[in-house]
Amino acid sequence: MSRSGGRSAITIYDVAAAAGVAPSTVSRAFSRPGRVNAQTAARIQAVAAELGYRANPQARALSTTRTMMLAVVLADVTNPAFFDLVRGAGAAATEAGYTLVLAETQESAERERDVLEATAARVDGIVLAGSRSPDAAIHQVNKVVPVVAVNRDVRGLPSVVVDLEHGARVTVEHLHGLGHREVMYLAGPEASWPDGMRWRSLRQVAREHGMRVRRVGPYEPTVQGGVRAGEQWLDGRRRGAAAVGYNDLMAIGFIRAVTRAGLKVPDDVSVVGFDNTSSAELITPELTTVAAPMRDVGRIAATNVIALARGATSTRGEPVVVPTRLVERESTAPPA
Amino acid sequence: MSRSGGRSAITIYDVAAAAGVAPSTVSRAFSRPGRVNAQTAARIQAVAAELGYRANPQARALSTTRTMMLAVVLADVTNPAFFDLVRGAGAAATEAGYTLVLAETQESAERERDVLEATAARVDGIVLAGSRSPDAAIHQVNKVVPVVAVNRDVRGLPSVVVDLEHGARVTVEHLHGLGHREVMYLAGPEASWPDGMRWRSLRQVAREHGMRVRRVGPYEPTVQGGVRAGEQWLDGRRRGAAAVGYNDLMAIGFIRAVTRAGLKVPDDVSVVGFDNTSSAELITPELTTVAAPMRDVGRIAATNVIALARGATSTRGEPVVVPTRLVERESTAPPA
DNA sequence: ACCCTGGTGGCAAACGGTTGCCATCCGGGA
DNA sequence: TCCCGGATGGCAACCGTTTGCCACCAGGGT
Repeated sequence: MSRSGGRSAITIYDVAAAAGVAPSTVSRAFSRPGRVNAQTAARIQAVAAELGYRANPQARALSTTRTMMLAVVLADVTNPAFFDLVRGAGAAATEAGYTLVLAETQESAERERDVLEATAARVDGIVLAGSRSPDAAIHQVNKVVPVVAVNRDVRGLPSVVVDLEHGARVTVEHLHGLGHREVMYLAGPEASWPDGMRWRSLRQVAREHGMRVRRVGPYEPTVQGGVRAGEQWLDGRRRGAAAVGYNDLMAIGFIRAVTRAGLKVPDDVSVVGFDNTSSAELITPELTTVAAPMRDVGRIAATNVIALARGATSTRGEPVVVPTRLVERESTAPPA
Repeated sequence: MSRSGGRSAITIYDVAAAAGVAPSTVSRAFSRPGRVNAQTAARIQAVAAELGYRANPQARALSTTRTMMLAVVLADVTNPAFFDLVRGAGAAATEAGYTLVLAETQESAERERDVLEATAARVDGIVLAGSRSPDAAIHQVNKVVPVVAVNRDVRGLPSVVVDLEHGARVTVEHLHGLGHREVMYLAGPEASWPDGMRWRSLRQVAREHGMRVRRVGPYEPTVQGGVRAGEQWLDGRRRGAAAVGYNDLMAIGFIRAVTRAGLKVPDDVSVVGFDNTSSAELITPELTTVAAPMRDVGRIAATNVIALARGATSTRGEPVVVPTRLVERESTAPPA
């Protein structure tokens, strides 16, 4: 309640007094341009600037019920796959006058619950990426504040997803074209929507081409997880296989593990990633991977959530699907 | 003002009515345990739970002047050097009951100003990492909300910095020990405090050992920037040099560029990075780099800013200095 | 029997904006 | 001359919590 630590705060009342007008006029001078006489407004602006007035966002939020903040909640801030998503969402938010905040759930459903709990009432909308929560929990949050899901199809919620089917198709066809007849999927987190999606598409397309598919895992969707996948694969390995990772991180870890064991990629085993993160072309061999325009995903998701925050009724047709493409690099080759 | 979109909100008034008590009692039942009779409190809790009551953070903030949010403002969320910083700060924040939000300035002083502007009034404290702003601007922000600087010594502000001098020392001594007599510094952003610090220390220690030092740049502190540094170095190169990057990203870019040009690292040129990011051991050759306990940095910074937010008077002695060490990997070797 | 005290609960005034409604002023048209 | 309406500014209620202060009650000490 008290002006602690000398960190005072100028209010519209101070400005009003200094400018010789009523507080409401000061308020309108800022939030309702045109509603007050141009000269009066100018004088108020001048006085406010001189006093260093800054509107108190909490007070404003209290009476308008909008905080002008947007949250991007994601599983793991260190996962490069999310970088462009964040950038895209940030651009859209800034453009619309919203402040974007990031919160991470550390790949844990429990932390996700806490984070959403702590965030929901503080923002006007949430872009939820890489969720590990059940649909019901997400709907619960959506009752408090609009949610747009990324890479996850939640019934009744708008969402934007990358075209995993197509990603799986080009991956399989690429490997098939190289002569592979067996593909192994390195599975990510079980609660992950794209994991199930990826696996089903992979299996489907592989069958169409008469290829055998296996699935190993689940593993953590990190380099460490990929290393574990690789180590496990090294026991009971079969030559000439091709591995498809849940994401780039896992693919990279897999490569590390098998390389360390003396095998060669792609000569002994082909590896395909997913996400086309910046590390994909840093490593040796450079990683063949599926790319998606995550910046667009972020932009679209943020734009949609802003529309909802502004009162649009959830149009909710189908999820927005953005295209994927295969980036062929060095980690794939014909089987030995 | 209106309950838009059916997203209603239960208030303490609703709870009070349902429980047959006054709103103030409901408030106290939550924020002042012990101040109200245990049985009454229990009844209120029950009613509140049943109604699904959630306190409105804006209203609470308005009357307490605390938002219970902390911001970590950093130059670039995609820079792995910040990952552990964020994790450490997050842990400390959560532990103290604060919600942590992340905001990025995209390495731009202008964006940094906007971000700080938008953030300052919404949080109880700011951990400012990789700032590009002048001291005066930071002090300005500090008038609104406590700021703790990371890797930057701002007069009059608490800060936590990694021991760059020691990092420079071990780097130079390592190279000197390998037989190098010349070191080239790949400079990062000019407005970056650690850049100047690193360079001065490097020069100082190199002189002590009778080594020649050069500085090239500045470049962007990214892989791209490193690539540019490498390309530029390739013209007018001298053999046997050793390059020290502003950070790992630049070092990695440098290696890429010279490798692409047919040179060998470390045979033709030794390279040392800074930060020991996760990519450092992913690339080939694995990168020799200086490591700092960034998680501790984040934890300490957040803890300090929380103390200040709670009213501690800035004790402000010297900056907190955390140790650094050299991680020797494959990118350094005796000169050809 | 009386006063004091500790334990509880309620009243009402903040916190700093926004906004519906009303009063006033002014120029113009009839 | 009178009336009307647009432009402008002020009043006061409201957003949902917190909290200082007071009222009330029961029980214990004297």
